[in-house]
Amino acid sequence: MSFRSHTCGELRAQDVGKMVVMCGWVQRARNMGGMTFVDVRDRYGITQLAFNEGWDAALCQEARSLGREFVIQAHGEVIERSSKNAAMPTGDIEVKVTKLIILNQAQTPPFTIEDNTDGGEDLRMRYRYLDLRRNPVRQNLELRHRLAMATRKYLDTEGFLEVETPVLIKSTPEGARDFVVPSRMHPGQFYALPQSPQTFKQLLMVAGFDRYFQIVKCFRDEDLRADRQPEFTQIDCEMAFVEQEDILRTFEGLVRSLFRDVKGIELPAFPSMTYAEAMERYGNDKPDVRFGMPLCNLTPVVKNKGFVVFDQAEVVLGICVKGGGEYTRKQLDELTEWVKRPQLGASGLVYARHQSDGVIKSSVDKFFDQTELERWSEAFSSEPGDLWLVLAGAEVRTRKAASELRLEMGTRMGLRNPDVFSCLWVVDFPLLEFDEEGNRWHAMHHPFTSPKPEDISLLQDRPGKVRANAYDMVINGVEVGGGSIRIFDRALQSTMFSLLGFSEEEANAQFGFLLNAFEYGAPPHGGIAFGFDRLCSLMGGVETIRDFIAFPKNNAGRDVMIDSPSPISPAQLKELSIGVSNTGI
RNA sequence: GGUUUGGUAGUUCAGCUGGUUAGAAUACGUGCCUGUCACGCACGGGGUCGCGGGUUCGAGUCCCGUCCAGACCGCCA
Repeated sequence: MSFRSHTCGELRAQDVGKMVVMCGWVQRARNMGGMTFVDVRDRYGITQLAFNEGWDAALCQEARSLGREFVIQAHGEVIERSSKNAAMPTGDIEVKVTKLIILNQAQTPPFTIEDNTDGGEDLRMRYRYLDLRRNPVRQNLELRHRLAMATRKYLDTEGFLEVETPVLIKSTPEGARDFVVPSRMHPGQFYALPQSPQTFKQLLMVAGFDRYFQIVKCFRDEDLRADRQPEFTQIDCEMAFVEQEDILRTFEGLVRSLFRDVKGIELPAFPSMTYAEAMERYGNDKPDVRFGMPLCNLTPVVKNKGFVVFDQAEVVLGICVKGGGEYTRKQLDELTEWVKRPQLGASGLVYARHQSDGVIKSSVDKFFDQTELERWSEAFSSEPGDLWLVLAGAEVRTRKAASELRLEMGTRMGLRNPDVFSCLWVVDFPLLEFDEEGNRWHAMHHPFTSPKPEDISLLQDRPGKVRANAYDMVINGVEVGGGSIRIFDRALQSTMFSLLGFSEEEANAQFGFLLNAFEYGAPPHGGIAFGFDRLCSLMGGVETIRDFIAFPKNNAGRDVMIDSPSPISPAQLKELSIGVSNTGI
């Protein structure tokens, strides 16, 4: 008989009579006096083992000694239960144990290994190997696996080659901070870990690999969030001899096939929205379009009516919450506090209820009579029973606050169902954005992104007006992927670098290899990268990507299980020619 | 770098405007129980109230500092 004949999830009524060997962890032992039941668990499920004093008193006694999470092997016969449990798949049967081997004992775990654990975040991370025994976490990793497999299947079918690119590369000043790795053999010199394989995949295009992908770890030394880890995984892709439309079609196809294969969902075609439209309607370049509630620009309607807050504001934006008219004064006061939080920084919230009798009651009745409010109503396309929320102030901040308020109201009104997936492309991003602090232009996507051909003439005089051949895929307000058509012309790439403030020497020092490659027959190319962890969490209906990473870092970038990062020995430092000046102690 | 919430039994939490011996649930241990499956019943052990300082007759509770954790802002080409 093999070490294990069946998993804990597979035995059914038709297996009655079989001699089996089960292995797994003790979920729970129920001692009934004359008999004992033990639930044994593995990654496939739970099966009940039965012990009875009438069958074997010593064995029944032994079963009582089993603690939670003991690892056991049980030999026995599958029998039909006299009292079945319809709630579990294996509930019709149990194993009448004839031989019990404790393969390993276990300390009592610090939290319960159950679907709804009593463990807190920190504790679960410290004992991640126990947390991973829980169904929800394991199922998340299973989803991740299936998505990775489906991704490879689709891209392989489409003729993409998976090519590995180096992890020890060169630090560049653009973009996020690099993680750096000291070189023992080259004192004072450092590798950097890639923020993405961007330049390598472009070189693969020059090399003629025409369709490349890689499911690859990327690294960014920036502060973390629920949806940001210092090391994360991308589905990184690049294609040659394509235009933007080809890429959108190909990768819309990828995402549609992932939803079809893994979730059984047939998605409709993805609409496109320009960046300008997204900002105008939603105040955001990654709009959640599961619900409407667009931002309404009230500026022309409300200006110069004697209300100083509006008169002094750069912009007045409102949202109309359908059916929100029931909101109480208390709720509105609370909402006002919410928008005044320092993170949003709105100075206040104007609101109005469109009552069922058609009368509009606003918090600014003193300044706006019914006739004026009727004009708002028209702008909002409001109906009786709606609630209006209005923010005023400086353009950028107000748009951002209005966008956050819209999402919050969407959540409160139950319009953001995690089982509904609304996908869209956001296109025509600006090529550059001005960095006030550094007093210079930044590439909005990255410096290799090509401007739209019709906008190239604006590059020198009005760089802020230049649109890029760049696109993001947005699902339910989450930016799951982004990419661009790249520059493949050496002269244009040089122009870009100079616009970004690189001297020719700096550009050559940093990216000379790429500029050189462009002189040896670079094909037109473009690509996209998907945040794989984010895609997993989105499809799993969970906000935080940590739940989809086997061993994640906490929000300070620490791995609390292995306790890293950590100091290294003076001997190691010496070998690396590194002196540590300020340890923060 | 900043805002904010929290830190009390192994765990999750309660503990009011400062006032007897700091509680509950669960987990754990012991005993009883032959059809449980979140078994049940009885009993029991379990606490440097994160750490340091201060105010006070008296601090889990108030103040200051600090550490840890969560969420967020900045940041994330």
